[in-house]
Amino acid sequence: MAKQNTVFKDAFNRCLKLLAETATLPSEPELGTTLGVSRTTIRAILTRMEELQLIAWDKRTKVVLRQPKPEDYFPVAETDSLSDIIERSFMRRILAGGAEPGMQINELELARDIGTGTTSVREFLIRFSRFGLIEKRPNSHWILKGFTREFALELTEVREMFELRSAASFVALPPDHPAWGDLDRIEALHHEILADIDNRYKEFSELDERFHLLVHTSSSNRFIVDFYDIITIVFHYHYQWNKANARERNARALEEHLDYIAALRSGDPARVEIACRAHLKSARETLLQSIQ
Amino acid sequence: MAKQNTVFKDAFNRCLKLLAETATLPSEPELGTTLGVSRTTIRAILTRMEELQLIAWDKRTKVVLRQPKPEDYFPVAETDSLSDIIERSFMRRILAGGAEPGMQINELELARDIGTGTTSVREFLIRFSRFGLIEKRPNSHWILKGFTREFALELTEVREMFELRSAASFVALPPDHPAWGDLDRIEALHHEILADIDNRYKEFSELDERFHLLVHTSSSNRFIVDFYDIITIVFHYHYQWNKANARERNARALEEHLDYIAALRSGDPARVEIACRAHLKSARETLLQSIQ
DNA sequence: TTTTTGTCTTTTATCCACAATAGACAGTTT
DNA sequence: AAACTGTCTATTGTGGATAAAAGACAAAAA
Repeated sequence: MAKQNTVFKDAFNRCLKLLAETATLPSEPELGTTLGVSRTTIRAILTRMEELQLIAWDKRTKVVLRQPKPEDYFPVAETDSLSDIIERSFMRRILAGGAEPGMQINELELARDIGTGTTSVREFLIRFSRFGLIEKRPNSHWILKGFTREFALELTEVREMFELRSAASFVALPPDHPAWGDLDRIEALHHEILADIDNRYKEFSELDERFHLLVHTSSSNRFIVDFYDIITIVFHYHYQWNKANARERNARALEEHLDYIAALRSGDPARVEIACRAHLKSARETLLQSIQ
Repeated sequence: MAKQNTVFKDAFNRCLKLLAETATLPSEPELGTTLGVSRTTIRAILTRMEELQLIAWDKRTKVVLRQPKPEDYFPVAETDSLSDIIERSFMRRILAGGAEPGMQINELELARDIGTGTTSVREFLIRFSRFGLIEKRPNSHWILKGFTREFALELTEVREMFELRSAASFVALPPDHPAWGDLDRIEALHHEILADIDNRYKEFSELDERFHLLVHTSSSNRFIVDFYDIITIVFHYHYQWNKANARERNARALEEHLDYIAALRSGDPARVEIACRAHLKSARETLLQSIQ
């Protein structure tokens, strides 16, 4: 097989949800914009919906005939893009058993393991190498540098430099900048989650990412913003395997965020620096604790 | 053709130079270590040398029969790795005419233009994307973000943060650290070039890279060191197309480096910061001048 | 005139094949 | 015993083929 049709399957599933809301579907270009795919894909979706007798389609008229049943959807597993699959598979491998630093990584073996071609694995490794966890020996294998204590320290060192700088420029944003509105919404969510922390503490991870990304974005520096990808992926997988005391850790981090947000609102650079440093320090400690 | 044999050709050329120095070549593993290639490649080289009647080869004995002639060498153009060729070709394209920011980049067109397969171009673009000059739209084209004023400002902002931090940690290196010896050699080269600046000012670019890389390396932070790749490539191509007042600019930069080096030796953090900032400021100005 | 659709072309994502290169192992030489 | 060579296998780098997806353009409809 050449290209996977995950874009089609995923968009088809999302389009099924739209059927519940209206009696007729809009025009092809409009659907394309809504779902974020091209007209070619939209037409493939409409064709399949017609085959499944979900709609009656004739040129501009697309009448909904019946509501979708569970079996109309494609299995969620089939809608993941290949690179996501490779990423998950790879991370499981290096975070799970026996991933010693210095270990060799074999493109062919990885590809066979995941059940995919070598090209995709290779491209993934090239993209992934910017995270500093692996390194290429040309004409030869890749080397796993490992999720070590040094890695975590180097990562947090840069993170702290970047975030302090970003936080300082956040304070200087004009009062009508949209970031302040985003900050309002994020703060509100903090209060909501804290109010029901026992049930909702798992939502912290995503909120944390949203908040810090907002801060980093205000630096208006592509290198700083791009670097946040590394933080995101590290913390994302970190949260998946370090679940000890998650409730308490997250509650404390939420409180720190609120301090930090209040400092940003105060407009006082010194106060921002103190709150930012305090939070970053405890984030670093959490990360370090999970290593070894 | 599948894989290019540039490794073989390049190692063959380098091996020809060894012939001038000895009457007999060493063992295969030893040659491999010297040239940095595997025994397979060494044996291919020896086979060809035998065919060309350059050596008499029988097991361990490899007697030099004659000195290599110019026509024994492979053309230098054939020893460049494919990714180097693609890089040069791409940079010429985006720095030369009509490379407007926002322009689309087409893998297929690039590949046809360079005379190579799409896979190699694609991999190059993925690797290159970490420099922040291009951006991928999945399932669609790449976008050229362009070598703009913003790019230069964002780049230098991060560079300054990283270099100030690195310079501070350089000062703290123990007196027996090898970096001090490297610094001695680099300083000596500065004096040599300055003494004959009219003829040797072109050597600055390479020396500049060596010096700053040494400073960055002392941070012991892979993200800081890796970031220097971006600086390197930007300045490398920058020097190629901005040759106005090169002699004066380089002379001034060399003087600034000497100040900076003296500050590093003084062990005085405040002095280091002043010298480092002064040099980075003028480096930034030089870069900005060359844009538009 | 503006938007939509039908049709067609171009480009990307992915697998596969094959030469170049690396690397492993056993037998041979020093 | 240690190092080297002969031989063989495994892996990487690269071009080519093909389905999926994007997108261009003219004709049709609003």
